[in-house]
Amino acid sequence: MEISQVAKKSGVSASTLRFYEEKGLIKSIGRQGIRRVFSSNVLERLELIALGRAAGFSLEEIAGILGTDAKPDIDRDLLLKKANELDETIKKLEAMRDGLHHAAACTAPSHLECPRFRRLMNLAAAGVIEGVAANKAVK
Amino acid sequence: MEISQVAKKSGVSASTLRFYEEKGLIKSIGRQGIRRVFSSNVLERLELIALGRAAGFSLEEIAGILGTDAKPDIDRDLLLKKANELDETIKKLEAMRDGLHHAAACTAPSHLECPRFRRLMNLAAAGVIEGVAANKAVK
DNA sequence: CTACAACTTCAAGTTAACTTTAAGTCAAGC
DNA sequence: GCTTGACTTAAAGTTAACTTGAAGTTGTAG
Repeated sequence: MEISQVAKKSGVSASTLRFYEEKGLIKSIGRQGIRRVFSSNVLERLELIALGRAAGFSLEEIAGILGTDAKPDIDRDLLLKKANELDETIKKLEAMRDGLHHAAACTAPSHLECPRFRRLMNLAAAGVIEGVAANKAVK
Repeated sequence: MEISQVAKKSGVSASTLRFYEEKGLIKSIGRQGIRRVFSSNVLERLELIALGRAAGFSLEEIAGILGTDAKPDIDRDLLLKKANELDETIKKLEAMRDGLHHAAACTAPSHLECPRFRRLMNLAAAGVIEGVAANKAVK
């Protein structure tokens, strides 16, 4: 397949595909003239990359996990570790969500006078709740 | 208070405080010679900023929400909107976490042969699950 | 055979939220 | 009166994950 075919089928832009190749995340199986040729396996690989990104892995981490081989053997311990990290994140986000919900409903004249809102503020200031790039569009 | 006092009490570095001032997120009440002087109100303001960051707002959004006045009146609808966005994010992360847990426990010879893992992969590739900057250190 | 769309490389630009560096100011202690 | 350390500004650097631009190449349709 040509790069535009891969782009169309995967939803990943051609420039990103070149970028991923440069980073060692994917490989082309050769060239026809100057043009890259990809095997359809790359589509599966791209799905794995998307999965990793969605799970919060950086591209570098993904490169490490997937390795160079065609049949990636994904480390189960790593998956578990990431699942647990996600769980931590989820708990913090739930606390934040609940705090926001309360703050929105709270009848205190000012949020600054609402004890619950203040508690939330303090948690955030103390760095207990980690920042989250919420709703970052994936396009 | 001098900038180093604020830095110490808030845990926000002096360079970040100057940066925040430049962005209009905080204000100094004047100067003693060339040095900034802050009122202790800035500590509360910084906590609000931390809260906003933790909830996933950008600095620009926070600047808009907090406004210029001393007593910020936070838009309840906006809080609710953000709470709902967080809820969406949480749901996606839960799906991802469960998928990872399953993948870690799954006995299929390769993840690529596990139907559940494949379903997860497809979701991720389809952009259903948004990327999350998980465990981004806040320090 | 020629035009052209689609590819190529390499470098530079983008965004957010800061941090770092260089060069200078200034109050206080010795 | 001089050194020191904490401050100041302005500009440049950082990181991730791409995108964009410029300049060149090529398979193919007409």
